[in-house]
Amino acid sequence: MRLATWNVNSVKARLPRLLEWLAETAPDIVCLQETKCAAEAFPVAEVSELGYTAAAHGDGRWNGVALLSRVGLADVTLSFPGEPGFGELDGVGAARPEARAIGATCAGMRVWSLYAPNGRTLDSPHFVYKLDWFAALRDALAAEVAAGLPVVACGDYNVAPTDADVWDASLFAGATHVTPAERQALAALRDLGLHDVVPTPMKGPHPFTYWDYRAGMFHQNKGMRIDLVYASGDVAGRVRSAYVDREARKGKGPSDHAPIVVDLEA
DNA sequence: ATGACTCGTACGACGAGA
Repeated sequence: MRLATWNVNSVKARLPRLLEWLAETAPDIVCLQETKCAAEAFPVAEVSELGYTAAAHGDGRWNGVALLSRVGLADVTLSFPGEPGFGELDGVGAARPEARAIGATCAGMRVWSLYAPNGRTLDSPHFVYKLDWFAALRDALAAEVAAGLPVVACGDYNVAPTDADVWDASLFAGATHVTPAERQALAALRDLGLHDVVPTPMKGPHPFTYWDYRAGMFHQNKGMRIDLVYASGDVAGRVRSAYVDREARKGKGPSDHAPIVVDLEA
C-alpha cells in the first residue's frame, strides 16, 4: 500500500506533471493540497484514466484539497467538525470554513488531506485563525482516534516541527511556522497518539518538503519540512519506508513543494 | 549561470504564498 501527500500549488497548472508523477509513482492513495480550483473544476476524468477515484473540496482561486484513491474512497467529509473559518461572518457570527480539509475512508483507514492556514505574521488575525484551526483539528482527530479508527492525517501543516526543519533557524526570528505556539499545536496532535512519519531525504541531511521558488532556494537546499504525515499507532506500525520525492521539485514547472511517499505493509 | 518565483484572475498589475 503506497500513500502520498503533495501540495501541488494549482492542480490545473500542475496537471501534466501530476499525471506523469502518478503513472511513475503509482500511489494507491494521494492527498493533494492547494489545488486552487473549485470542486467541480477538479480534473476527475484525467485521474480516473489512471484508475483513481477522486474527491475534491475547493472554492476557487485559493486553498483547495483533494483525495485520490484506487483502494476505495468512502464516507467523504468536506471540512472537519468544528473547523473554523476566516473572513466574513454569517448570520450566527461564524465564518464559513475555507477548503482546507477533506477526509475519507480508504482501505480501512481514515485519511485526511489538510492544508493549514499560513498565519502570515505573528500579529495578524490570520495567525489567531491558524492556532484556532489546529485546536479544532485536534478535537476532530481525537474523536476519530477515540473511535478506534486507523487515522492518517497528511498535508501541508505550515509548521516546521523543530529548528532542524528549516534551513536557517536564525532567519525565522519573529516569523510564523516556527513559534512555540505552532509547535505546541503539533505536539497536541502527537499527544493523541499520532506519530510523525518522518520521510527520508533523498539528498542532504534534512527531509525538507518545501523550497521557495525565488533566489535558487531549491538548488541551495534552503528548504523547510512543513508537509507532514501524522499516523495513528496502527498505521505508523505498518510503515515500511517513507521518502521525500525531491525529483518532483526539479525541472520545468514544478510545485514549490515535493511529495512525501509512504509505503505501508499490506 | 556569482542571479535567480509562480499562481489565479484577467489582459495589467496584484494579493498570496512561507
